Amino acid sequence: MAEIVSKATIRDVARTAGVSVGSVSRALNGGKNVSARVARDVAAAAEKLGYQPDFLARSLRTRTTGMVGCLVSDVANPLYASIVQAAEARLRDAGLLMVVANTVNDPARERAMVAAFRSRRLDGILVAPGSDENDRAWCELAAGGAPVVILDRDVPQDEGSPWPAVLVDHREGARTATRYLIGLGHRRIALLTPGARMRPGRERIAGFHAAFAEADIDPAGAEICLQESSMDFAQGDALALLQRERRPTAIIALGTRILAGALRAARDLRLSIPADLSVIAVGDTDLAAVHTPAITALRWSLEDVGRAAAELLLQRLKGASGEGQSRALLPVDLVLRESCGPPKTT
Amino acid sequence: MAEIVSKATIRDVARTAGVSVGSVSRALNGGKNVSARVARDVAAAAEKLGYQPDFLARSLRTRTTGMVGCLVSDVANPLYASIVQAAEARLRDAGLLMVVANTVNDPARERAMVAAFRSRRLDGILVAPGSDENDRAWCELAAGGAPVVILDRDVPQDEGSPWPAVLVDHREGARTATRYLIGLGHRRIALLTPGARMRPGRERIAGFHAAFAEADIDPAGAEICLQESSMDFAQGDALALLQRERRPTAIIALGTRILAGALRAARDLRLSIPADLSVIAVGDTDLAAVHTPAITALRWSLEDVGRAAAELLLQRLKGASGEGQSRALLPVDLVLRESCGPPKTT
DNA sequence: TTGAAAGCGCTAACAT
DNA sequence: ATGTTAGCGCTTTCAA
Repeated sequence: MAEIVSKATIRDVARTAGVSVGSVSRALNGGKNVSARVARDVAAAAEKLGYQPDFLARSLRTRTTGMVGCLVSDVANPLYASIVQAAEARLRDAGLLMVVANTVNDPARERAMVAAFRSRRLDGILVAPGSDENDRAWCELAAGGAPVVILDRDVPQDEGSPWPAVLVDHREGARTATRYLIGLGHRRIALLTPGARMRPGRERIAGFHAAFAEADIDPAGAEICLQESSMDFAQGDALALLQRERRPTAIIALGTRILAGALRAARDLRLSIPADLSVIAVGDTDLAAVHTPAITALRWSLEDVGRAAAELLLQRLKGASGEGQSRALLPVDLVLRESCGPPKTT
Repeated sequence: MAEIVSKATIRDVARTAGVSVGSVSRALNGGKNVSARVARDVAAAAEKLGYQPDFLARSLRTRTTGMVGCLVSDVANPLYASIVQAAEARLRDAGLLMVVANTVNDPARERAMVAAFRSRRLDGILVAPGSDENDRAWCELAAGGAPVVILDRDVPQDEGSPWPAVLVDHREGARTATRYLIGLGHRRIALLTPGARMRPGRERIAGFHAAFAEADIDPAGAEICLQESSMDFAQGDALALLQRERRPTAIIALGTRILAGALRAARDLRLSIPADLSVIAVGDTDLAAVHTPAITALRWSLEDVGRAAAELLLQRLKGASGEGQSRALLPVDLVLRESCGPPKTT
């Protein structure tokens, strides 16, 4: 029987329990100022009618929706997926639903989604802006609205009080990796990363240079290949790089796509890893861990990023909008595997 | 200046435009029965006040939220992430937001989330139940509620009218892969897949057996290793499998985790691919494509799954709840690469 | 075509 | 401790 499930309202419950709607509301929510008898009767009536409160109506009154928005360029990107997943887990534990939207790095879409979130009155927003320049625009949009937590991006200091953010210490990570390669004897090292438009890229480049500087080494061999987007880095680019006369003896490559391009290029050129070429992955993906030989990688916990971001947001939602820890800086570790060795003595 | 952005209501717009709220509503929504003058004045007033309608209030009246829920075991699983991403893209184009939730294969959580979706009055649900047995339970929950589209799962035929679903032809895919290996001369083939609790696993097993049957070959060598979950398949399991006396000469392995375990085991045992062991990946992940040697893989379009599911749901939401194409069956292709060859003649 | 008014289901302030 | 009531901001009859 496809019987239409009766959408029992709070009034039905009140009638069945023989009390007023106010009492039902109190009994079901606060539990404050409710006699045992009423509590029992209301619970029984609600159970009997299969009553489920209507969040919409409640939201209209309380001005809170119990939903937070999450805005990233692409949830299918492994570097975001785990963040989203971890954040959702923490938020759900707090009874909140998560709305996700992909911006595909389109600033217009980004603003449109923030506006949509606002219109839907979402309680808060987790966002990784597609470019740091776009911040100003959507910051205005978000201002006066729900609390915002930034995911691993730099944002303009808003009058000395920075937005809450969860940051990853890419600079220190890149420095550690570079230092390690220099220690092995490498002098011509290539850093393959998406452009410096966003914080992670900028920080990595800074760390990369810092390692050269602190070793007092001529940074002429510090090769930085910027990619507009990780999607653009084809095998061909890596091939060209590795076929240069004085080719890099080591490569630091981001993520899955770029790393994949580099590894394929090395294979095509019959460069043995690590004998002919040392490789460090930025981001510890399945690919890095399973490749033969296994790729030494910079690792940070995506779960921690998501969890910390959710935590920061929850804190803000709990009313502690003033103080409390407002930024988190997460560490990056170098996971040593089999893809690095001293450069070939020529 | 952190000036509080005035939350202009429809009444403010009405006052500013010098018309009634009803007229504003009509002017902004239907456009029906609205004089040019009123339309102009209302538009001007709305613009001036930066009016943004409150979806919550509207939802309370119209009983539609403009949001759909998406329920999968884990958005961070590459096999789901792209589905979610593609579905979100299609839904957003239709002006809908997507709420995601991870069930982590917990039936209780699954039911709880469906209830939450219902309570929130989401317009529709995209769901990949964690187990086919659980269907009944949440089907009841969902009944009388919003339209549901199933993602690659079998569901009990509800009185002859099946739930709308997007299915992938895993059976034919597995059969093609197995047939290919048999054609190369393999007789002892292992299929590594999560258990038969869900449709994909069941279908693959059926296709696997079908290939043996149609070749009229003793299926004694058809080894099926069921895993509770892809998470559980450690390298150790694969090692044990490959160290048996009459070990399989070919392996068909699912996804990233299981495939990774198999590849590592092969590496540890110094088994060369494809000389000593042929490997086929189920699901064309980055790992399969970039591995050396590149892994022959069964591929289906995750984007198509997500897009088709969204399309099916939109169709239902547009009121065509009665007829129309209610199920889609998507093809699986075998992408030939370098990981398969004839078995070693012993 | 337009305005007035009645709710959607709930919470919270107020009165008892 | 409990009942009554006034909205939250919007859509949508129903009159005019």
